[in-house]
Amino acid sequence: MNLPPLAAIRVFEAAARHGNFTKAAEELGMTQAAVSYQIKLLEERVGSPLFLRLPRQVVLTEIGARLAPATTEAFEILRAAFATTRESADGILTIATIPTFAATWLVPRLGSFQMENPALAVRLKSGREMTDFVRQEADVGIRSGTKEWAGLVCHKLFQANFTPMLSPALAASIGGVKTPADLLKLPILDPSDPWWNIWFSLVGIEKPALRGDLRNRLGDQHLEGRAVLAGQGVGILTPFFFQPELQQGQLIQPFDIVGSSEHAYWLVYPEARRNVPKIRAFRDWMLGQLGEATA
Amino acid sequence: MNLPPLAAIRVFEAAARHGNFTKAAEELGMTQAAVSYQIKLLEERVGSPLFLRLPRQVVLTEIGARLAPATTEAFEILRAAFATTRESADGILTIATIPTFAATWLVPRLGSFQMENPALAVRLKSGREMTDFVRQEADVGIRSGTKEWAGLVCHKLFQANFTPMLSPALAASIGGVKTPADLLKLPILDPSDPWWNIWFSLVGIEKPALRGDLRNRLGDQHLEGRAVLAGQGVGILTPFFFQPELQQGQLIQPFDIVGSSEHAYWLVYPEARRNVPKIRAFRDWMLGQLGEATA
DNA sequence: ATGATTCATAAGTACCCCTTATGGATCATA
DNA sequence: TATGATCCATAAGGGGTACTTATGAATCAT
Repeated sequence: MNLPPLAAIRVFEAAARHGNFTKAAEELGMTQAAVSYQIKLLEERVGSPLFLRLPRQVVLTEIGARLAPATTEAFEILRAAFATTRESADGILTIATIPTFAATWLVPRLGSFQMENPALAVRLKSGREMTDFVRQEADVGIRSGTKEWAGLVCHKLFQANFTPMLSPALAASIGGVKTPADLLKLPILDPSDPWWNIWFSLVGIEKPALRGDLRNRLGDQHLEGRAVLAGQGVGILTPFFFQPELQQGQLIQPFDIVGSSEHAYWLVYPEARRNVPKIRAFRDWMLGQLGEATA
Repeated sequence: MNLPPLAAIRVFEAAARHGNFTKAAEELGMTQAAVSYQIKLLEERVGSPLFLRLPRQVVLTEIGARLAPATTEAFEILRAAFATTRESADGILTIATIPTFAATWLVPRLGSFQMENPALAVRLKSGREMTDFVRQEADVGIRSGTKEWAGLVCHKLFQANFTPMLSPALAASIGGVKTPADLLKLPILDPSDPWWNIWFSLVGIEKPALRGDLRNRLGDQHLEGRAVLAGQGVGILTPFFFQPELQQGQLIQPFDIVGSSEHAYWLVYPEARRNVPKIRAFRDWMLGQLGEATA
């Protein structure tokens, strides 16, 4: 069963509702001639007249009258579906983010975003894989990398610096950390991390003898940070992620020297959607937050 | 609230149902590229992706999944509506006919048509006004006129002949009708009918002195025929309409001479619908009936 | 490694659909 | 009765959408 042309059905629906071709044309934003044309088309397809042409008015035929309510109902369903879709699509912001960033920076600040955008619901998808906007449902992504990506708008959030950190208790256990070499007395969380060699090289120590279990690979800087906070060892972390803990003294950054990786963290989203309101709102909020923090 | 392009919605519905652009394209009779194009169009209109493009398959996104059932439902409604419409339109034959023809010829024979076309229901609309297929709901019309009409297929049914008729009792009341002049002794139903002058002229009598009340204008040959049958007077009638009564002797046609009007009775229907099955069926049956009657 | 399958994209074209313009018919008003 | 307003039908013509074709990329199977 093939439906008649949908454009014709739509015109018929409006014309039946108004009982007037001219008014239907106005509603649909087209000319009266176009309505007349489409109705005629539909009548030929259906095989019988749908309207009786009375002087200065049109009236549904029996068949037209039977058809009209069904078409109206169908279009109501479509209108409702697409209306709520638009709302829900506009009302839910899905952020695909690196777990560390989510836990240390984003989640604590989401309250502020919600305050500014009470109509927006936020959904987080944190995962290690790089956000692929074609294969995953996400509005914006937070990822790390060395350069920008084609097809995406990329806002550089911060550089992935790193420096050793430890808990005050652990530092006290050896009478405080005065020189980089002091760190070698303490257990190192994840000694396999290449950042260690880079950092020690910066302070003049090549091939440091790191104490610690090579199997300690928590795999995620956020988890490593929790271990450091618990005093389980020294970690090499990105200061940006642990600003509150550093300020409150729960964590110590013994040296100002930071290593600089070529990686940076980025906020990204498809170029085609750069003007979607919820995406603009999130971008503006996020860049604002970073601006305040650095200012 | 403006709906996205309906063509795109239709494609989306099929694609969602199949979960496969290629299959949807087959169902819709178009190429896979066209499906891809329409889905992309719809996604841009909606403002968010509707499918996730996974390797060798597509999967509905959350928004797509919410949209899909509604679209399917809407199209089901439309499909059902137009399917039953087609059936019902095909199943009811509406005949707009002159009352006389309906009463004297058509109705007595409709049983035969029903036997041949058990699936067709017949609806009669008898009225004096000429059938206007634009302003009235009718599939075929029976009308009288002098020539064919533009835009309509016209089958000439018979010429509107006329000749005096009366009941046997009335004829006996004056010892039988032997010559046309005998008729002048009897009351004439509707002496104002112009057919009288024409007929008497044919038999050599100019300006006949007709007895009868000028106000007797029944207006319809069928009603006049009933009055003649009741013996109320002489009528000038079309033999075609009263064949059964003539054969059974309820009515007498005293003279073979018939007047011939330029009017004829026609079966007509819009040219554009000449091949609609129910119309073909009726035309074939009707012409067949007339052929038998004259043969 | 090769072919099959699936979707995306670019280019080009056909034709549908709409607009413009006009006419016919009816109704209202002077 | 004439004149204007309203409403729909129709013809002509152009623009643009929505196809098709062709090709590419990615994945999966053999």
